[in-house]
Amino acid sequence: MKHEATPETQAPTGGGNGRSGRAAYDLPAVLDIAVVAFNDYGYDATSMGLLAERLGTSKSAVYYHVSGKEDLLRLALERALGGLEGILTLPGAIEGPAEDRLRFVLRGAVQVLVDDLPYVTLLLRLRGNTEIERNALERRRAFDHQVAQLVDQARADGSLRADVDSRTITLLLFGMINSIVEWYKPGGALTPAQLADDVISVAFDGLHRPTA
Amino acid sequence: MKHEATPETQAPTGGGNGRSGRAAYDLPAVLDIAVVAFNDYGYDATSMGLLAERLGTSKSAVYYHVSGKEDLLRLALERALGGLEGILTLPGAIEGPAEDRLRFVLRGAVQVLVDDLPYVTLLLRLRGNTEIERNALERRRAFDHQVAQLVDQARADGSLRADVDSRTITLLLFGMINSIVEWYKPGGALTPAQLADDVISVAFDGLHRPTA
DNA sequence: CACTACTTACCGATCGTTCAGTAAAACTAT
DNA sequence: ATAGTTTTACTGAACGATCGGTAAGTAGTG
Repeated sequence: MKHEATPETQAPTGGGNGRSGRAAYDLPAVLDIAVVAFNDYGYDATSMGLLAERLGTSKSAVYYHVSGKEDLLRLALERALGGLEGILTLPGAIEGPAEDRLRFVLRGAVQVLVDDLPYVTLLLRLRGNTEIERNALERRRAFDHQVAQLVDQARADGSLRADVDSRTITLLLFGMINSIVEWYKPGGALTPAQLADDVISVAFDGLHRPTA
Repeated sequence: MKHEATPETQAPTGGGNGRSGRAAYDLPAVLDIAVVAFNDYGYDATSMGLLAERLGTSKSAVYYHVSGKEDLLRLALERALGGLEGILTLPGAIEGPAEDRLRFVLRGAVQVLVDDLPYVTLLLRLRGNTEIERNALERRRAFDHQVAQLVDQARADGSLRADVDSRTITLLLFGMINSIVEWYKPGGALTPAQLADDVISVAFDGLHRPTA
């Protein structure tokens, strides 16, 4: 029989602990390691043995904290999606002119993307092989759709250009923003706030000089 | 329960072929099937058995035409990289003002991307697990670097805005263009030429109305 | 006959996962 | 305080499945 009782989130003991009896790591710790590894090698190419190795323990020890490989994926995707979906519930995304709300959501997306970089990276690289992945892709599409509606409203207000298809604009916009996970390295000269400013600026005003 | 295999494949030899003894497919045919499958499931998650199934034959039969799984990857990446690198050798990429050359290269990139969609898609999703992948990533970085230099020159000419870091601009630009492989479906209402126009237009002029 | 294009059968390696056993910490009763 | 019990966190070995790849044999063709 399998214990469905998930062990309480016990903080890993800070000091040196004995060989056994007390946790050297917990589920969140495993998750952090797993997400990084999934991004490094891809989900399928990452073995549970590698995760155990990176945690400095055995494969079966990992299974004491985690119910399986897919469960790690599910938890990671939940965190990424929760962060993104949370943006749309904030006042800045609900009140005010459509263009302002669009700017707010895009800025928020960049923020979440940077804050939970490895988690969102994992989400953006899904292929939809399993039911879990397809479910996450569905939620991601729903988020994209909400932003697409903001684009439509801003266009209807006359804030945005109408000579390019609305769907194309939205997809290119997301392509630009989502690509951040492929190259942004936190801790560098480019701060998250500055990055968000740059993204908004380039997206709305383009590459040309501001005063053409 | 698996996905439907495509039983009938085009015979490369013009002569009539029997049930056996004559070629039912050749290396390019296997490559086409393989690249699509690699994109569907990811390279690691795609088994040689699945490729055989989609070709309507056995695993060993595939190995008669192909030296191995990695070889398929290598050939596919060669095609994608060759197409992209070819753009930079054309006159439009060498002669004229920097901004015009940048526009030419970006338009060409969109064209190659659409023409060899599955091949470029595969390239853009690499993780660098093996030596072959790392080699391809290196060549892709070299291409990106050449385009980045065009951006720098256009900035120096005063054609492009200088208030956003040059590297950031280049990466966001590629993010936008490369994202096309994730959503563009050939044969739809949006033609490759129109797509290229839209990309160039959005990239240079932004989301705002042309006459702000 | 030789050659091409396969076939069936199989190999060793690796995968995710499970299981029985165990040492130490935590809890309980005395 | 101490003995006994339970719980926690693990170890090491093994499981069945699947992987990429191979060996050997063979039907059809020139």
